[in-house]
Amino acid sequence: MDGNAQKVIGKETGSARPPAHELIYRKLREQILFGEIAPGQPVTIQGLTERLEAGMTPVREAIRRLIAEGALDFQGNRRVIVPLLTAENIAEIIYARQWLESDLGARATQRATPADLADLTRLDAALDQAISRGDLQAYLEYNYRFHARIYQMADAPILASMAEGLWLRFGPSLRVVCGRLGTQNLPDLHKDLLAAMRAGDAEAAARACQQDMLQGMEQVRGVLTPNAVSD
Amino acid sequence: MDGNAQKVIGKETGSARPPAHELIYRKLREQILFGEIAPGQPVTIQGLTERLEAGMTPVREAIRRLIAEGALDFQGNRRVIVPLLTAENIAEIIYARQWLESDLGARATQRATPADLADLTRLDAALDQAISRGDLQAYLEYNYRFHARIYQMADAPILASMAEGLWLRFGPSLRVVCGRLGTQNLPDLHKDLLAAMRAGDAEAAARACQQDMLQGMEQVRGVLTPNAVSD
DNA sequence: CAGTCGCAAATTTGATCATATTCTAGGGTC
DNA sequence: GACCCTAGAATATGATCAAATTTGCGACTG
Repeated sequence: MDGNAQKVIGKETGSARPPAHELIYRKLREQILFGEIAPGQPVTIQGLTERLEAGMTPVREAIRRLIAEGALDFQGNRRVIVPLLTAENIAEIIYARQWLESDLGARATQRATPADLADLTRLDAALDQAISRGDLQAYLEYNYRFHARIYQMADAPILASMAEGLWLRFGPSLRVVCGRLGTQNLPDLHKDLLAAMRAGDAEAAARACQQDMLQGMEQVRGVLTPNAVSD
Repeated sequence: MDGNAQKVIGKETGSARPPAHELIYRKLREQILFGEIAPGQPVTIQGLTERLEAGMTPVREAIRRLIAEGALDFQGNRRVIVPLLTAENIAEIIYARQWLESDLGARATQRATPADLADLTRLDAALDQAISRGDLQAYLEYNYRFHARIYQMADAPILASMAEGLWLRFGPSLRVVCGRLGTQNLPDLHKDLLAAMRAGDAEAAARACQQDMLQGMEQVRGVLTPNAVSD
């Protein structure tokens, strides 16, 4: 297991070659996560093969994987769409994220290295810039990467995968919400969170994570809840 | 666009024939869940194609799906195994199941119909019989089906999928633990849970779910934790 | 006479298989 | 002990089959 003193590399064409289905998965995942594919929109295999210029098998595997993660929904007879969130779904996600985010935030704080904090600070600065220039796409991306970095720091693979799975579920709707509300009144409790992390206060970090999550999810709930549906 | 009011089904010959990859998935999932495939054991595609007498593509899709759910582990270089739980993994699962099981148990209690309670009572009786006759395989199966039925009653698809995903992670190890400890001193708090459900006491049901889960997971932790490792 | 409903053909899409290619691993040789 | 060679397994492609949705045509009804 540890005998990687020297690895024989005959050809240095590229020592790290991710498989095709992995690349397709990542690309499709990002397109779902950042709202390039809208909720309710059907996802077809043959459409993806032409769109991503890939073979059929890797596309199938990527779709199957995303269905298992909840990012796509298998509509009974062979039809696959990006799921639409109901009010009940949102309540479930909020409940789950309350526990997940607070624990992951606390664990990340306890394990944070200076390099971790520097990364988070950099991501948060990029996020602020995206907000100030009204770049929705960049905002969504940096916001996700900020939180994903925290999950990575927490060193809890199972909890992290659960949290990332939830992101895949509400990501598309988040795009819809932000597209409707604009980027002006986006809550940014990341400053509090970063301060708590720098101070090593795990409890305060957990509270900040929870509050940040709650504010975001309440906005989603407000827009998607059928109180005043127009179309 | 929205004219899908009723769906005309001409023939009910097979009502709904599940695709092959779905069948393979279910079969492989059960084999993992009930410990027919031990943790650490490699899972090969070609081995599955012969073992389950299926094509290569459906097997690939089923494996990919189970990897996404955490039931299988992709070992970097094309190797797939049933994952071994570490002590940290177990701690994460316990934390997640504490709030998942209690909430699902409470929701199930609030929504329980007489038919639901009859099903649970029947499953619990079958479970008792399996214990008394020392049938490990049947115990694992009925225990899972008992809890899965509760998840179904809770009417919370996202939380339920998270809970089922955790079952896939500790299922194989549960088999190992029970195989080593026997079925004598298995905790059975299902009676308390059923009583609380019949009384409509959601809070008591939540506590019972949590306690039942904790006792089971502590046994897993006790056996798998490397305090006194023999082999 | 026009509009609508229903049946059926056609197209689109998903599922499966056989096969070629590539990469990893293990054993043999220098 | 290190390097190469072979074998086996996984990855990826394209073709083919089956199913479902859509659409177009015709008949019936108001």
